[in-house]
Amino acid sequence: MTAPQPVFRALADPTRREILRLLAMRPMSVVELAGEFEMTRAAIKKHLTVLQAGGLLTMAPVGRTLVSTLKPDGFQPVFNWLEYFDQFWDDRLHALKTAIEREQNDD
Amino acid sequence: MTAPQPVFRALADPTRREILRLLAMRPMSVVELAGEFEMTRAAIKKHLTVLQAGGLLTMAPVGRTLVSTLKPDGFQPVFNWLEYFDQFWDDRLHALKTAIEREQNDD
DNA sequence: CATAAGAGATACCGAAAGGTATCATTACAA
DNA sequence: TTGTAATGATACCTTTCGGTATCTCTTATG
Repeated sequence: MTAPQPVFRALADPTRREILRLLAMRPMSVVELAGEFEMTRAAIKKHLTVLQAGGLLTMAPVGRTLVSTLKPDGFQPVFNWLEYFDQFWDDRLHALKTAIEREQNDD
Repeated sequence: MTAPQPVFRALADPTRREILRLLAMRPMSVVELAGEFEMTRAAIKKHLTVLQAGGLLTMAPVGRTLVSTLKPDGFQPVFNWLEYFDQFWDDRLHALKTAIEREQNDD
């Protein structure tokens, strides 16, 4: 079970959430991403580092560009944490969720 | 559609997430909550204010105590935002997420 | 009423976060 | 090879955040 703090911290900033939405369309370089915001490449790079620490993307050099790719598995700790609040969602849902959890434990 | 920023910000702090877990058991007063942490009542109160701004709890005076109660609907903007990433999730996780959204939309 | 417990409000502090500027380094392309 | 585009790294600035201290106000309870 991954610690949830890095991913929650990564999601707390609106610029970072927007970066994730852009990366959902396709992998992008730092300069490409910076073109979508009114801030410097250095600032974008910092955000990417935080997102990487949160496990939400991977960065790989391609030639002289650094390409960031969304890592959807990174959202898993968020769902795991939210599951604690099962009790507030109704019985049908609870049954479904415990079934899902059982499946995942079988992996 | 509620803006997601307040709730994401509220979830970014580990103390606040722990407060939510405690409130999931039962409503609690500020002093009661403060007893669970190594910090002053004023600090706890600040966290509660942030959580309230995020729509995750309600605060109501009961006599001379202020009782905080979990507001599970507050998680909905999180799910709404996460929905954008549907395309990347495997079927089991997708089933879990859409089920939660369906339940909450039925309210 | 007197007193203590719970909370509101304000000011303040230190650390972390968001962002810019600058310079060095690397890789492609003409 | 020479220039330029992209990244790396560092230092610095400003704002926000987490937290404490202090004082006041209100409300139970003796």
